[in-house]
Amino acid sequence: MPPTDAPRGRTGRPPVTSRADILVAARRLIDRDGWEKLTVRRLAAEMGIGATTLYHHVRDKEDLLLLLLNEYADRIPRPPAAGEPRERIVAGWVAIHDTLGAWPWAAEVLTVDGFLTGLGDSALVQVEAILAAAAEHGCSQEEAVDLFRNIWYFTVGEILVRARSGGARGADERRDGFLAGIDAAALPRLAAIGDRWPGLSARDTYPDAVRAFVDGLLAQAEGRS
Amino acid sequence: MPPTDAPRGRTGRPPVTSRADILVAARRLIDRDGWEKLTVRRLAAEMGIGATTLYHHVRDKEDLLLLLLNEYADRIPRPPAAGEPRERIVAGWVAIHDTLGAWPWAAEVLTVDGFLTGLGDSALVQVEAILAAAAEHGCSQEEAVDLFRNIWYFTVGEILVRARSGGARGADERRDGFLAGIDAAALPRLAAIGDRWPGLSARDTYPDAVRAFVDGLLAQAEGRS
DNA sequence: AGTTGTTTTGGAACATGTTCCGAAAGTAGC
DNA sequence: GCTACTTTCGGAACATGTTCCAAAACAACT
Repeated sequence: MPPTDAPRGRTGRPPVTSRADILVAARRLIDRDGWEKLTVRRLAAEMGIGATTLYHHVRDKEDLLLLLLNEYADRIPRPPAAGEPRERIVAGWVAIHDTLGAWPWAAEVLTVDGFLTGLGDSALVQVEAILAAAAEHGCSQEEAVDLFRNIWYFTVGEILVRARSGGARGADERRDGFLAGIDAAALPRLAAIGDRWPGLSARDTYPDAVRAFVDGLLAQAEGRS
Repeated sequence: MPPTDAPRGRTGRPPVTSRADILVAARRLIDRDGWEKLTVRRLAAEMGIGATTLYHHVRDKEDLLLLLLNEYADRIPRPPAAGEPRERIVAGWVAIHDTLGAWPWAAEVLTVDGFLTGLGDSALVQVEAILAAAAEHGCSQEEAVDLFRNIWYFTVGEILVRARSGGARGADERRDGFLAGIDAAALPRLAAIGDRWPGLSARDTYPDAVRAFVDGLLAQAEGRS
């Protein structure tokens, strides 16, 4: 792995590319051909270099996506420092959710090990804002971290599940008859819902849910003190 | 895809295996060598058949894992029908969470398209119990589905993120210095937490979090009516 | 027995991410 | 110019899930 900076009197074979070049090319490829086309070999071909050369500048593909995500993270609107803490928390999460949801490829890296430790400053600002708001509301450090973690889990799950819920082909491709095969005697509630389930599940209720979660967690924290 | 049942006067080349055989072999392979060793070729070799033959009995690997999951779902303790609805909801989710968390390979299929429609009856019983408890508490059908969906997202996210948080190697492999590189002036809360973050994140707070989420969602539903 | 039709099998092939390791392309010292 | 050292490059190779399609193995019918 070549050093990020460029020391003067260097020795050895000169690099043909850099991490920055790779990120630019990856971004261009995504914008032009779609993010599914971002493969290691295609990216290397786009740059006119060998595929394995990429691995001398980037740990692996997950790392590449994480670096891309950090660049995009600048687009998340800067969280306001004023206002009621509870509302700031909700607004911060909605902003994070909307931004992540807009990049389908983000779903690939949300669960990587040490995700938070791989974030850059512009992304950590969002974390900081939520932690600060929680503290301002009276949460202890521990409670603030728990609040962040739990809503992070929720957000990740929401994005991942929805990202894989195929839009065009419909959800009933795997096994048709979600309503047909149900035993109405043993499972009355599910049978009653029947084919309304896909429609109900397709609605976006994230903001309401986050508010409910925040309310519940803050109430729990208050009850403990 | 050969029919699941075995009609008598059949024609054509006789199958060398069946979906049931495959599931048995897969289970044996997982128990013996670990779930990471469950690959299509290895499973086929274990059964003494060609790798591609498997695809005539199972749609794909995700489908195979989903079928396995349905078999294991029988082990989730049957939810009690009595007791306070709120407590039944929490207990139901904790049971689901603990069961799924015990099978690392379950994480691979939690987000597949149409996950719920691929579940068998023994798994749907758990869903039914939660919906029934929510209704008993006064939720409308819509609110009950939302409650289930949202806590499902949370549960999926929790399991996925934790499943990939490498236990042995530690979380600081990707980029060490979670505390070192932080700008204490711009990110005071994060800097204050510093290296306490991994320890705080490692704690299992799922039951408390689910209770908080349930409380928040039920309160929101009551506020609407 | 031979032909026809039907169903299943499985080897070859493909695209993917990734690792290995020998070769290339520089600088430093002589 | 020559050698030694250092750093990067990139083709070959591997394991993975998956698709294609020609052949195999059976039943039914003549």
